[in-house]
Amino acid sequence: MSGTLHSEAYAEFQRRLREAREAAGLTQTEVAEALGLPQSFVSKSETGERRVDALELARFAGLYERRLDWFIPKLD
Amino acid sequence: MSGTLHSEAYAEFQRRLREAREAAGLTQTEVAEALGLPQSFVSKSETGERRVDALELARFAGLYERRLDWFIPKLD
DNA sequence: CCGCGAATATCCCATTATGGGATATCCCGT
DNA sequence: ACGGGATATCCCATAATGGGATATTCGCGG
Repeated sequence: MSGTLHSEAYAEFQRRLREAREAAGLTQTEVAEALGLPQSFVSKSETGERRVDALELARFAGLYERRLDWFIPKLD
Repeated sequence: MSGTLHSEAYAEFQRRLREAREAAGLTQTEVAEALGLPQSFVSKSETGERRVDALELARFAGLYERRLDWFIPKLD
């Protein structure tokens, strides 16, 4: 199922991840610091260089104040 | 952040993943077939042998009829 | 246009995770 | 204790990841 990373659904997911961060008025560096991770981690998460697992998404969602569902592209 | 897989939070997450499946009255094999994946995939997801990314969780959640938030252990 | 500093993306590659068919185990009703 | 369904483990070639360092892009003031 790993291959799914480069599907349209993932692309949309990544787009939302970025959109939510920007809407929250945060830079990747700020998010990185808040989570105690390197900036490249945030960048990779948003560009699809790496997968974002369930609990990681939950942390992003918390920071951005969004429900988890908000990030999931509906249908396929 | 990968290391987090063996944290208490993940353990709880995995517990819920299984709980939801059982509550839905499905076996790992049935879920596997529904998702077009091997049974070992479902087993590994529930035992923490592998990470469950955001979109994968969404598929499980769909099958089990649960909100994504339901799977996320609150706090810490 | 040019220059800067901030913001974001890429490199690199040793280390670690993953896929999934096959097989072993576990679990439980009878 | 047996039968068989349900779940866990094996194995290991292949693919993903981490993260500091570095490159690139983006705005914007002058």
